[in-house]
Amino acid sequence: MTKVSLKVIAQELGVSTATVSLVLNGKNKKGRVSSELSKKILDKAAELNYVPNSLAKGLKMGHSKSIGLIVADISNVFFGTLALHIQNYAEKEGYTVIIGNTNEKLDQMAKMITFLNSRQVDGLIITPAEGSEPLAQALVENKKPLVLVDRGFPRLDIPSVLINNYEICFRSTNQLIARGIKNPGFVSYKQDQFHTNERERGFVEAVTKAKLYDADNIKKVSYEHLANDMDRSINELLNSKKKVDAIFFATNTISMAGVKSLLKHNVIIQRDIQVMCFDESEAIDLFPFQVPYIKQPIQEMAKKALELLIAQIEDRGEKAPILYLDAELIN
Amino acid sequence: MTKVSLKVIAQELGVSTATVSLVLNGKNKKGRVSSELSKKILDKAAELNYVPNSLAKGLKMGHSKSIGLIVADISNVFFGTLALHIQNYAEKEGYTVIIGNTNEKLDQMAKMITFLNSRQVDGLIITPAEGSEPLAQALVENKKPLVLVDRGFPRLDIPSVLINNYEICFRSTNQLIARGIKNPGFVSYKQDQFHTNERERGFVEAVTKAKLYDADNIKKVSYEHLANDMDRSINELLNSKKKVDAIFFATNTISMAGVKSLLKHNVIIQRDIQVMCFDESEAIDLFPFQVPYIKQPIQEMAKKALELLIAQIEDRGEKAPILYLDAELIN
DNA sequence: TATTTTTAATTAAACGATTAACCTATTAAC
DNA sequence: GTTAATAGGTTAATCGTTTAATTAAAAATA
Repeated sequence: MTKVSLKVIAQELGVSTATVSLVLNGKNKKGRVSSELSKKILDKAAELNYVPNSLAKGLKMGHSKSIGLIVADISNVFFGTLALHIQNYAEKEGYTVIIGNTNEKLDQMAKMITFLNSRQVDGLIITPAEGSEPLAQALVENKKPLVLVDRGFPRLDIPSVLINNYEICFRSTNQLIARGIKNPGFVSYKQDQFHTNERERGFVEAVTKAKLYDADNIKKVSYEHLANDMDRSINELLNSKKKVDAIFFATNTISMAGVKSLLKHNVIIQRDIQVMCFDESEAIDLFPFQVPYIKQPIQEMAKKALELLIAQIEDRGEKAPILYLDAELIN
Repeated sequence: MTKVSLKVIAQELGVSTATVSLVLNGKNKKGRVSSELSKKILDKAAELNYVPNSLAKGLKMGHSKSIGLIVADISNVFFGTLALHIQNYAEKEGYTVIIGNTNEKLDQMAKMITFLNSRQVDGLIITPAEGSEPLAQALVENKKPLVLVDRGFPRLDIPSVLINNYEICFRSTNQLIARGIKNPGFVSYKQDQFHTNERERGFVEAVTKAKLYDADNIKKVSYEHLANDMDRSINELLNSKKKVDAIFFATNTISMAGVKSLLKHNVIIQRDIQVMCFDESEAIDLFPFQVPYIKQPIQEMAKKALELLIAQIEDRGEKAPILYLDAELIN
């Protein structure tokens, strides 16, 4: 089965490739190609099962109709879901999505950007790794369409789709407080990223206002040694002079590791310790008790991110904004 | 910032693009390009931050160095993990992975294949949807490198990476029996796919051998109405004249839905009902009791699938086999 | 010295698709 | 009857790379 190109169709019909191209792209308007010939070309293309070569098309047209999506880890259900929705919307717009993982590593992110650029993606949607401002900045300077999701660099004024991290964490902490807890703890990643910083700020401001702030109750864990660090943190929170009675987990992976560790410590969740989790999860769903969690509007985030990106790619003039979508507290 | 192509480098240095290409591809061996000029070219390429255009390269070379991965649903953690590992291995081999979802729909799968073909992927790794034998067959006839994972069509003799579904389910069922259960149930998808059929066969043969077979204890649920169908099935299994004392769930999604439904019915798992699940999951991990589950060697599957695919892509020699990897029963 | 070999580059075609510019009959307009 | 407009195509350049074929000078060999 030889490759079927425009040329093959043209030769079989004894016409030029230009004519075939015109017809197959629907540009055979007024005074271009006769309707008989059009039909013959269409039929022949169908008969030979012609599939356009998008490498050639992309090369000629100067765009690949593909976008790069760089996430931390595609096996994480949050990013998997984000990817699914982005792909669905992208397909509707005629774009392919190429996914890359950073594993939260700066050099991996740099590699992925170069890689995707070599594949001529028309734009990028990225959940940036810690310390990647310069990479993002360089992209912007090179006029590469870019949208940040989940995390942003507000100082840099890059089009982004984020959530109201501060606000929702402030409110969620207040709910814990309203329920009477006296000594809440907070566990987050040992990293300097805007979104987790904002979550922490929401927590801190709420507990400070309620005069429940205790710096020792804020624990940091590393991404690479999550389980170990979590066990240590939980141990400290449970065994300090003033035992905590609630813990706020700042991300979905932290939430899972945290709950797992609490169970390992024979804690009865929601009786001994109240918890607040980030993102929904099958696991939380299965608990015999209600666990409040913060639900991000993933599908909406996917949609908006793609909209902002395509607006840049197809250059609709106006500058894309930084969007803050509302997360929801679910009980 | 103008696009940096070979031509730009060539012009800046006053040489031909051929020379630049040769050097940048490391083909400047004996009697090709002088080492001084080589160095100048390399330096200039670095200075201008040259990134090759892989559309042009792919067009010229006749391969895109990319592969298509078509899974049922990238937001499912099983497929997400598979994708992650495939991407990691692919990157090492210099291949990009483009992921598509079928949502278990035949027409979606067909669309994805056409789509990926237009992007000139060099090969495909697919978890085929129900009834997609003809699609797979067509691919093989068109000499498109193809590897099936997770599910296969053994009659069609297509290179595949599967697991020993029959055997592991036979053994796992026997373990349940050895623990004294008397009336086991089985829940699977309402579909005719080799892998789930094999799982069912393993279960059925084991219970038949132990004279515990009861056709009414085998329930089928649909992919689209999983939660509802599951509730109905669990209800039937719990309320039949002879109540079941164990349930074998045939896939990971079914396992989660099944456990969820059991909890909803106020069943105490492992006391009232023994369960057997497919695939590990964060949720199962969090139970206060041990739930046995069948663990698939996902990373190994990813590795083998890529090996089989690349073997086909890069060497038209020996035929790739159908591999059956061993799943493991974890208690 | 004449010839061959080696070194170091260039030329030009090709991959498949797009499209501005061009060409040639007809037909319409004045 | 001359000019203009329209219909229905074709030509040829181009996108960025690769590479076989070629060239030309320098070095080695006879």
